[in-house]
Formats: sequence, C-alpha cells, structure tokens
Amino acid sequence: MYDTLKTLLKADGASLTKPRKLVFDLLLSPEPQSMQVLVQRAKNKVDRATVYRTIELFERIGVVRRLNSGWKYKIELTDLFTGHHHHMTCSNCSRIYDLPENHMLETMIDTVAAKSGFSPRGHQLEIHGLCQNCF
Amino acid sequence: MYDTLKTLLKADGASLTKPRKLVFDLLLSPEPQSMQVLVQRAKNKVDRATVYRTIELFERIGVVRRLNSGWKYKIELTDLFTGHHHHMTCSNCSRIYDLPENHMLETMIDTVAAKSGFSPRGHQLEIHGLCQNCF
DNA sequence: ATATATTTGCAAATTTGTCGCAATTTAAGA
DNA sequence: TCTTAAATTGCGACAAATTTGCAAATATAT
Repeated sequence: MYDTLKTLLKADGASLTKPRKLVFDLLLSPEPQSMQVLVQRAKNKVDRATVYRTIELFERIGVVRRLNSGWKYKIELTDLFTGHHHHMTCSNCSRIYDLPENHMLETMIDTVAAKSGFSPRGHQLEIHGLCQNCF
Repeated sequence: MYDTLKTLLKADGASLTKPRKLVFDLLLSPEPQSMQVLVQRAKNKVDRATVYRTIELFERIGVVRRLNSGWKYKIELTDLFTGHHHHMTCSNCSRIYDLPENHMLETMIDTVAAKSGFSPRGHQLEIHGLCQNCF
C-alpha cells in the first residue's frame, strides 16, 4: 500500500514524510471526506496548510481525486488504491457507497464519448437515490 | 421557460422577483458557470449575497445543480430546462461539451445501481479527455 | 391602498484556501 | 555516523469565497 504511494512520490522527487503518511492514513477511511473533516482530523498533528499542500500534491501525482458529492467537494484515494469504481449517494442518510465495477458500463461510457469525437481519458459517475436501508 | 421556473418557485412559497429573473437569465448561457463568473456578470445589478442566496434556493427547488468540473464547482440549469445530458470536459482547452442523450447508457446506469440494491433517482456523469480540436 | 410577509443590499463576520519565510526534517555523500 | 544541501513543515498573515444580521425596499393578498 505504502509502496505505491512512495513510488508515486519518488517519481515526483518527493518523499514520504510523517505528515504525508498521516494524511494518507486519514484517507484510508471508507468514505470520501471533505477538506474540513480532513483538517479537523489532522488537528494538533498536521497543520492546516500542510494538509492542503499534501492534498494538492497527492492530486497532482495521482494519489487522490476530488469529487462532487453534495455541496462541498470531497477527497478520496484514486483507483490505484481502491480499484475503479463509482459512487451512489443516499439522498436520505447521505452515506456514500461504492458501486462494484462493471465492465460493460465502462466500455459504453467510453464508446459514447468517442462517438462524439472526444478522446476520453477518464470519467466520474455519481448516482443519487435511496439506499437499501432508507428505501 | 419562465413558467416552469415560476411554478417551482410557487411550490416553495417564493416568487419570481427581478433579481431572481436576472440570475436565471445569466444561467441560460450555454456553458456551466462558476460562482465567480455569475457574481461578476451580475455586478451592479444584483448583489453578491443575493446571487448566492438565489443559487441556493434554485438548487433546493431543482432549478439548478452544481457540477465539479475541475477545481471549483460550476452551476447549470437542471434537466427540466436543458433536457437530460452529461458532460465532457476537455483537459486541454477546458471547454465543457454536452453529450447527446443515449438511452442505452441511461438504462444501464440505472440497472447497475439497482443491482446493488439502490433505488436510483438520478445521476451525473462527467467525462474528461481531449476534444476534437485539441486532439 | 394597506397590512403582512418576503426579499434585497450592504457591511461585517466566517470559512476556505494561499503564501512567505524561518525552523525542522530528509536524502545523499564523505 | 556526520555534514551539507534540498525539501518540507508550521505559523502567522493574506486573500478569496461564502454566510449572516438587519434595516430598507418590494411583492402578495385583502
């Protein structure tokens, strides 16, 4: 797990420091998290500015991505760490679930984009509705 | 066009005032817009705070939605006004294109969600890559 | 036209995200 | 291991984005 992280950092001439490791560990939590939460959870251990800088770095080298879930964006580890997946957000309890990978769906998305003359490089699908518990 | 807007506002006990109409008109522009741009374009006509309050209201009653295209979110009218569609953002010129509706894709997304025990109500797909011009 | 409820603009307060820089930590080589 | 140079962090100051309180203005219903 940390090997991949180290490799990505190395490739950018950066190193796995204690603060960066701590932020990375925070991201292992199941759900995507807002900056506010990350900064809060890092309190007294890593400075706010460092959390921001770390997330910015992580995003640039492909460790995390930001998504679009609700009012404020949230951060999660990229496919490299979690496997490619999409999200389902429950409109009631607002929990965020992962959708199991579906090859057909992936293919179709790329195909549809290509048909419009686009060269797709990636995508993000967010579904909202009711989860099993809240239905 | 304004009829739908008025209806949605009425249903919430609100009315179509001059400032709200102006903000709505700004949103008729083809591409999704950032708050910064909206506030800028409303300058000297509608106050910043009112733009924010209007967008918040519009989102709550289903007139607009926010997308995360890149670092900052953008606002666009909902499907009610534009028809259902998805987006392709060019990583190079960062223009945002609409993807023509594809029924198969829509169905598959709903099916995949349902298979996981979710009751999908809507979704949002953002594709990034290179547009025809930038390829 | 009047009374009531809603909405707006303005200014101030919060929150969020950035930046410069001195102090600290890390990496590499002797 | 010790030394040095480069990278990184914390901190405080900024800057930008978003929210809030409230008096004045506007809209709605009689």
